Amino acid sequence: MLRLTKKADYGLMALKYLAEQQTLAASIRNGANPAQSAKDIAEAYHIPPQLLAKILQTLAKAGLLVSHAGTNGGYSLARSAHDITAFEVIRAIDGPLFITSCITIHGTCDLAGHCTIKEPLRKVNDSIKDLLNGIRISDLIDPAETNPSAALAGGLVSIGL
Amino acid sequence: MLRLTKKADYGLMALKYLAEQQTLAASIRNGANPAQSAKDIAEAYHIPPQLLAKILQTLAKAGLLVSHAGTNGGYSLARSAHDITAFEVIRAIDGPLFITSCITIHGTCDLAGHCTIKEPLRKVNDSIKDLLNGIRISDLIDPAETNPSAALAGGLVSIGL
DNA sequence: GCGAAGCAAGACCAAAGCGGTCGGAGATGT
DNA sequence: ACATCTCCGACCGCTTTGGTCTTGCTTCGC
Ligand code: FES
Ligand code: FES
Repeated sequence: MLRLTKKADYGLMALKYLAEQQTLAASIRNGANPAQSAKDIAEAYHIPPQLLAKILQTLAKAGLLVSHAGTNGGYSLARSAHDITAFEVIRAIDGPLFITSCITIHGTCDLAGHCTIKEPLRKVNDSIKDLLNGIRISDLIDPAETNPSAALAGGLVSIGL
Repeated sequence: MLRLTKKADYGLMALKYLAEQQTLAASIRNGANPAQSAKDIAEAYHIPPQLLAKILQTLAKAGLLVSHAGTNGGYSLARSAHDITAFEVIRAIDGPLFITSCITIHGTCDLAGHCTIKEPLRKVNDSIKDLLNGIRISDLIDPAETNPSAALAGGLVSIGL
């Protein structure tokens, strides 16, 4: 259930890595972000390099990363790490799929007429979306600074159906 | 992302249907629950009968339903509709899978050592689990009687997909 | 007791999605 | 201009999913 694809997992890892490198370069050195290459990130996490490359491509196309080709090229964050949510990353990689399996690109599924649980599930969907929206890349780096607005801290989250 | 399988969708529909029939039979008639057959439920929602049958079998094996064979047999809820959560249904059908793709039966995935986002994702996982645990199938029948606790902070942000 | 209605359990199959790989195109620094 | 480095798009096999079929068993109505 609710399986988050490995690609999205890798993507989040890569984003976190880039954010770390960026803040580290901004504080210690004064140079601009050094545009980590896909291969570097892949080796840092021991994941298939070419697969990560494709993920980064997707992320770049989605506007979350900027790519720089050529020697010493690579990727760097398009926005601040504090300004990118986990939801954006996941949606960029896994597409706009949602839990109800009815919400497809073609609009309604063939059961739309007699499906009785569509609305409640949509609410659940929205809640999960909000949950993910409350998580920023910067939160992944330092778990202590999680923002208190998202009830991520282990509290029971209730939704009104 | 986070795709809820169609089987679980069907399962929830069936559970809701059974709950409706059960409460209806308890209030109007005085007879016991009439044990709806799989075919009846399938026809009510226009879903493949044999597929639903297999889903109901799984649900019965999980202890959420009780089956009664023979003529005029069928399925009925094992517990009160107020006492079955959506999480149980989903887990019974789709298995104990979880979002992080690392949490497998074999314990840790091969990236466990150098994966940095495992913990944050686990918290998200728990939050979703709590979210689903807060939904009972009685809530699906009458949306008005939902428990009125705090919705997620930070309003519903809708993104055009 | 007999047959029909219904569940139970398995094998089986096609389609889709996912994870992973390959070779080429393009930019960059020298 | 060249060598090289990196991005980029196409490709491919595997697993999962959704769905069907067959067979056997259990119970009830008659
Ligand atoms: S399955 Fe499509 S609306 Fe519920
Ligand atoms: S991918 Fe397995 S621990 Fe993160």
